[in-house]
Amino acid sequence: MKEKKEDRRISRTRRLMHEALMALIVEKGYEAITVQDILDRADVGRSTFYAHYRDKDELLLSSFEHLRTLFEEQQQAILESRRTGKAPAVNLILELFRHIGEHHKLYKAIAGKQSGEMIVKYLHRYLYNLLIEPLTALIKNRKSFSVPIEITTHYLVSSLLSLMTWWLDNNMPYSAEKMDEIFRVLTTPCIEAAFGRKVEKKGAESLSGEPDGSVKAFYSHFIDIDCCPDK
Amino acid sequence: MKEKKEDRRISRTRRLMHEALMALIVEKGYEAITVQDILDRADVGRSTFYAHYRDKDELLLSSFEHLRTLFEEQQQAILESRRTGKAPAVNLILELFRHIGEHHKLYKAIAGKQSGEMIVKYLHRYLYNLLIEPLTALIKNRKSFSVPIEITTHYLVSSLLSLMTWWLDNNMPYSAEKMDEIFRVLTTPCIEAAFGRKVEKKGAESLSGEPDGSVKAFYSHFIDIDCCPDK
DNA sequence: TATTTTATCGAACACAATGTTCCATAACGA
DNA sequence: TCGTTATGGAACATTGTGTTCGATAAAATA
Repeated sequence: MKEKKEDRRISRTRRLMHEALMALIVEKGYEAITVQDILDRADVGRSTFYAHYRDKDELLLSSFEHLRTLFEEQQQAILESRRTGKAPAVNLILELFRHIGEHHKLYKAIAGKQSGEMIVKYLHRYLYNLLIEPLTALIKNRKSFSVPIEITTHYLVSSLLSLMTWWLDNNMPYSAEKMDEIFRVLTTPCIEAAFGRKVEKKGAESLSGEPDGSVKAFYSHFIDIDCCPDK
Repeated sequence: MKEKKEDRRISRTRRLMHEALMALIVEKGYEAITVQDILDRADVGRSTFYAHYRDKDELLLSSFEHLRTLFEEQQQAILESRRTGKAPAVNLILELFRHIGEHHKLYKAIAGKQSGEMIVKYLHRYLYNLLIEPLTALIKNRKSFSVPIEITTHYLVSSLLSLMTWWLDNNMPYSAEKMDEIFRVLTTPCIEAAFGRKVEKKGAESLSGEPDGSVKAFYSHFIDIDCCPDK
């Protein structure tokens, strides 16, 4: 399972090209960038670029996957420390907002208005696969669901992404915690509406009274989701 | 205010180019189309194309705006007949799904790829401006709102668009009426959650009991929205 | 109908960007 | 040190874009 040592030149070239791409996206937007721009900025030869990536898109995708790996490793570490120590429960959505906030310059370049739809679609698939399983498990405790599970999941992911892009495009006027709360407020009652009520009745407090009760109950389903179960 | 008579040749050329673009989008997708393709299909000269449109995008946008005009005229007619006659209330969301369903071939081609991104952004702005006013009016009857109005509107529009693209991408497995209902089920409780409760209490039935009661009450705010108030 | 106006055609053109090929060279790992 | 290989750089074919211009055909107008 050990990674082979990579030739210094390869990692150096890749790093230079990634850095060049990110800087250029911030400067002039992804669409306006030409391969030549990247070559000039990174100071690498034309043939070298095509030896590594088929085109501009593949370079961007590769940059993004690096971020994803970073996030997954962080989450794995947190989950690990939760199992052994006494760390608090992991809130995947909050961690996502935090992660994006930490790398907001890159994400703004990657997922904001300036970049293509490509990455957002990638993220959509990623989050969809992340949520479809726990959500499917969730409906098993429900009496009835009026909206098909695929639509609800698609809907939830789109909602999350729309909040994320809004957050980035508007220069993050709220904290990650606040955005997490907003997401919770906006989506939790939808899950309730889409999936029906719980089979086991826990009392009236989850159906009426302060909304916090039911909100928390529903939101707890987003807690401790393993973001990379295949590892 | 009368429109000047347009040279027959102009309208003919434009019509040919629009038809060619639409046919080509259905065939091979917008991204893959070159200006030359359009010229060949429409059988017009290269210089003629650039005499009318700056580029491919402008032609697509012009085509799309034709669809929008069609929709708005339909809606105006319906609203008119509602004022004079005894037509039922107008449901904007439902009408939107119907309109898209009617032109699903075009919308599906348009909403899938990167070109779709341009149109989807256009649609987003359009719907945002359509909804921001009635939603702002709505919160005036509310005691408190925990989520800023801009976020909620952005969220709602994204939700609607995500349902629309899902519908198209999955070959419209449900009727427009069903999609309208799904949208209602998914979003109505969110508005409630985001905007807080009504100032005037209408009784307990809006807070507990069958969800249909409050859902209907909230959803009624989407009824009879004039989609083109500037006319 | 005769005249004027103008939209179109078609070819040629400059230009920008892509992606490939080849080979000498420099940097790398062992 | 030595074999390996990533890189540099230039040349090249290719594709698509957007412009120009004069001849022509088709429209509007008188």
